[in-house]
Amino acid sequence: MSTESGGRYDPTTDERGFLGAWDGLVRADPASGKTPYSIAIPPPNVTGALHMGHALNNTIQDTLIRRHRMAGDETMWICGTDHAGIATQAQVEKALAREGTGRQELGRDAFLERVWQWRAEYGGTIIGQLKRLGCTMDYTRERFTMDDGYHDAVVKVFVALHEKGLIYRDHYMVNWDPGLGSAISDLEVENREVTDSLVEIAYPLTDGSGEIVVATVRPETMLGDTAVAVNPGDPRYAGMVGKTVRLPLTDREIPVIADDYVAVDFGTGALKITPAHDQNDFEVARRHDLPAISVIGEDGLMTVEAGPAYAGMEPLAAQEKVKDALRAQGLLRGEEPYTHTVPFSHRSGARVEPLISLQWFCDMAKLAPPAMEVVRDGSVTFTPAHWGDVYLRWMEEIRPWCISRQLWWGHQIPVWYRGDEVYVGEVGPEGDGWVQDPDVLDTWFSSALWPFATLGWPQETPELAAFYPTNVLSTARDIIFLWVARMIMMGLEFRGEIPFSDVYIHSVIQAPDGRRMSKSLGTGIDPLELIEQHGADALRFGLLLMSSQQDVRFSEEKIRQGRQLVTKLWNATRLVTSRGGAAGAGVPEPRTVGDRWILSALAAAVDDADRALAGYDFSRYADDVYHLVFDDYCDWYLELLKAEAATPAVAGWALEQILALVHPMMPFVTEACWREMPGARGLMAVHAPPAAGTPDAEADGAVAALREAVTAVRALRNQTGIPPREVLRAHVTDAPALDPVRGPLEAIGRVALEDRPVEGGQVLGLRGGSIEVVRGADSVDPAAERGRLDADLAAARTELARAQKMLENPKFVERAPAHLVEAERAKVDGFAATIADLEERLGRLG
RNA sequence: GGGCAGUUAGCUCAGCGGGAGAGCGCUCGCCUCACACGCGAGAGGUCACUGGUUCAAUCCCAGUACUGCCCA
Repeated sequence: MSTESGGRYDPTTDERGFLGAWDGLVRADPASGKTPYSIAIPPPNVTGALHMGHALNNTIQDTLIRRHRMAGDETMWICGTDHAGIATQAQVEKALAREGTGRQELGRDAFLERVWQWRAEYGGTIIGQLKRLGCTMDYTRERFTMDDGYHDAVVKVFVALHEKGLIYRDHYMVNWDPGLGSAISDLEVENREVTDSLVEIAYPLTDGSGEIVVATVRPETMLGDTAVAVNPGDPRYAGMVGKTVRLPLTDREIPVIADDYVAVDFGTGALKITPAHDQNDFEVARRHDLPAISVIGEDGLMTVEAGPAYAGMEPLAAQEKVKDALRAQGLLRGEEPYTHTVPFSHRSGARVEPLISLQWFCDMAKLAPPAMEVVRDGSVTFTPAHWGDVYLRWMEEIRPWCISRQLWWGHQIPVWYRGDEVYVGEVGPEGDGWVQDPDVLDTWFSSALWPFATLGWPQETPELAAFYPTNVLSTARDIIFLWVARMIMMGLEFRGEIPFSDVYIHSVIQAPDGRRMSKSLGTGIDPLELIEQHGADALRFGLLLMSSQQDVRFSEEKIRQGRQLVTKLWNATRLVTSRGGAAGAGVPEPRTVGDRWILSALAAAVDDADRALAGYDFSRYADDVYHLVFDDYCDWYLELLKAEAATPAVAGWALEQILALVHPMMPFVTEACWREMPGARGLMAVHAPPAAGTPDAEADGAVAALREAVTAVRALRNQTGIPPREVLRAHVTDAPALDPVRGPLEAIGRVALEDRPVEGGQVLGLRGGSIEVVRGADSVDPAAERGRLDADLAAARTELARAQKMLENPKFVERAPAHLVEAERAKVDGFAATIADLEERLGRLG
């Protein structure tokens, strides 16, 4: 198939033609005996659509996979999707609501049936989008975290950890999401600043000796208070510790206790303790063996424990009623606005209600130590490195993980109850009357097993043997705790091996204005639209170029830059092939100094790009490629080719290497160009990586001198208004570096070189020697010429003074490395000569 | 409150001990036989501020001021 004709390559139509071309390459063969290279994709939510983060992350992974595939490794890019319990259940519930029904009306089995239907219909969307991006993942082994085999892994892990005592069920303070009707983990909570009112309430001492005033933002929870706490060192309350107070609005007496947790300078220095509804109070209560009274239930409403006057009310309404009642009794002492941070659910957006609930927990503190050790000893390395420190700091203070969720979509907890009997097992118990725990596991519990469960574990499959541990995990920093840490812990616990040796944390791409890119804020930019406009190659290039060690703002200019590179490669290919350049010929013999130079430049660029890729420095790789193609190959080497100062065989060979270098990043256009080259066989996707070529300092020097001389002549044309194509008479003085490139200098600089100085010429200084050009005897404007020479003279004098000043400093001469001192001395000589020459010319101008 | 990043050309970002870089934008000139999604030449920075270390600091150290993120 022949692509677009003319100078324009149209990626938006042409790329689609390649989508099937790579299908035969993606399936990994565990028995090939080749060096394995494997990556497990961070599984996108099955409900998801491709966003910019996916586009960047998967471009990175595809770039690595393609590069290793070209190098002959057996590449395995494990792909699939995550069942995303909360998000998926919410999507289906939304659909049901539109139909005027709901999950409770349907019942659990019918509801799950609907979810599976939904998944069958929409679940393949994002994988298709990744394919459009050019990703060569192993689609033949696509996994889903709710697959039967995956389920086996999840229940096996649950049961094994339960047997070791690392998973247990307990009444404990959890983050209750009233919007979701489920517990959520600490990591799914987002703290936000909120202005509430801080009220002061007086609690009368039972013995009538006075009162204690406490401050609170949640007055309605006072109905569940079981103590008042003060700091043991607080003289104001020293005599009250050990007494009791009468809890207003109730008939209970509660003790006054002393605890270091209480801050003397906050509020009144006295704290009401509500163990059932505050994490800190919960811990104080445990230290002092206090009871907990739940006055807010899992339905988000006040409970019967709150008393008949409040039971069933919304907490906010109860709050007003409590305040009114206290005011009536003269016990409400103050109320003022108060700004503090309050937990909200990351998922539903509801304000989290801390309450005591019976949930399943995983004891992470026992799993953490080996997972910390592998990072400390370098078995697992983070890039950028500081994320390793972030990981370790979090792991040091790791807390129990609440793994049960009150949802229906997910892996149902493999525990059954019959009366007081409890059965935990991979399959249900024999006998009648058993009821399975209705809750499901946190989605991240199953995600934590991804690197080995996708490879068939708990079966000992050939895939598992060949491709575990994986080589690198590429992801964003926001799931280091949620996912990366847990994978390392689970990998070590169940495979006895790390799940991956490298963790690459890529940039977060923000909206162009610096805000978070999000659909709800309206700041999202759809990568698929960019693919429609500019092509997938351009998007991939732009994303890699803008990626960084830190967060970056999205800039469409970088995508356009990618598009320009696509066009450039296409046109370079047209030129080279039209001049007889071909593929597959092996390293050609360089015939000209230009040939030698491009091989040398290619060697340097390939070496640099290779090192950048090995160090996950993708923007450096993209930048290297861009400058090699534009600045070296197209601007200079192809001009040399057109000037017949380079040979088509070398041009073809160099282009082939460039295509191989660029292919991992821009797979479509490189295949298209490759197909245009005579002699090309097979796909660029399985071409060998670029051969390095040979460094050649002499050729580098000659072309550098050529570029300097041509640029000087062009600048003179611009300054003096000489048309670009007018051929000028010229003479070179004392510039032996230009000897091998006299022909190209004439062709590209549009000058005619003469053996003797040209009459009335304008002299352009070069690093070595000078070039003198003349347009015609009458064309030199003495005033303009004097201005130009004056400017050059001033610049040279500044530089001379700088170097002289350094050399006059004895400490510099003594302590700086000798070669630097020598370099400064050489500069002094050079600038002095330049100045003398310029002065002499100015003198002759009169 | 604790911690971690960042502050370099109009914009987005590289560089990180020895004469300030890229892309875009801007100015000027070119439809030069691959490419106007192009080619050529330019303008434009007390490298946030204050101290310190050093022969030498945009770069290292300390502090200040903003900005962002994470954890409480």
